[in-house]
Amino acid sequence: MCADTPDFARALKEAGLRVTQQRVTVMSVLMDCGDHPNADEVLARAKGVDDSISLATVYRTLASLEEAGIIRKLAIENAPARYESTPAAEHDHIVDIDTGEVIEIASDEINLLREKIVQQLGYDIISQTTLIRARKRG
Amino acid sequence: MCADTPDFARALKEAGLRVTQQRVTVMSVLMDCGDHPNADEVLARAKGVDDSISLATVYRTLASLEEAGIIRKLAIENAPARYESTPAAEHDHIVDIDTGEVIEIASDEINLLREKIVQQLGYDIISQTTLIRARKRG
DNA sequence: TTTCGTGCAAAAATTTTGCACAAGC
DNA sequence: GCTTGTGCAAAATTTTTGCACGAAA
Repeated sequence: MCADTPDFARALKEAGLRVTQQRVTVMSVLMDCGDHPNADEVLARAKGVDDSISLATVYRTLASLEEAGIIRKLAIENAPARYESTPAAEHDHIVDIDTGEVIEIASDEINLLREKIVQQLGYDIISQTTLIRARKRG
Repeated sequence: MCADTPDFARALKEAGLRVTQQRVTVMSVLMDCGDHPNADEVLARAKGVDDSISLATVYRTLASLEEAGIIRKLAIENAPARYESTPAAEHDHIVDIDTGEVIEIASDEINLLREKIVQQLGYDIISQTTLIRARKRG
């Protein structure tokens, strides 16, 4: 599911970004196929790899990677933004309102439907995010 | 499209909230069927009705009304949260990335589809929001 | 009259930025 | 060597909170 030999340096170069240790570190944290960390959590994990990295750099790196389309930012109600590596297949997110856990769900059909509607309105989709706040049954 | 004789006091009582001038003012601003103002904008409009209202009260009122399900909060990337009166029919939002304008689109089919998927995962939907960042074509 | 809401100002939380230095190309 | 990125600390932005007073029930 994860790329087994991820070449972060190459991805950065292709995006026209300078290859720095900090950017590679942040990428490795986010590409590590797990959850959807916020900036603080990215910093904490990055510090595990490179203790000298700063929060300012994390924010700047997240912004650059987002702009390059390498990662995605999820705006969440009443909580700091979370980040994920840009998924190959589009998906939506369930936020468990009790645990805060974020679960991904596939949404191919949904997105096709939506794309059609948006196109009809004369818009081109740049990005889209669905957040479903939900509670586990029973 | 808008309720023609909105009884904000009644809605507040039914939600178990005390009826204050400030809450009625904020409700009237948000029920006024227009766009999706952020807290600052709500304050500015509310001041048109009652100049003494404060930003702190606006935030507290927005939080109460949201908790009561009367209004909804939209978390937006790289921008302050926006608010809307809870819609009768669920809809998604397009954010025009050039103008910041927010456009509503119907999403009944989409939501049915999504609800089915979420149910299958053992969750009940509390609320859902879709934000589509898009750019006007041509 | 008792409880709850409000305004103000101060604080918290998250994110951004100026500047001097370090690192990439 | 020139350009860009980084760390630090300070600032900007958005949102929350303590407290004394005022309004609602």
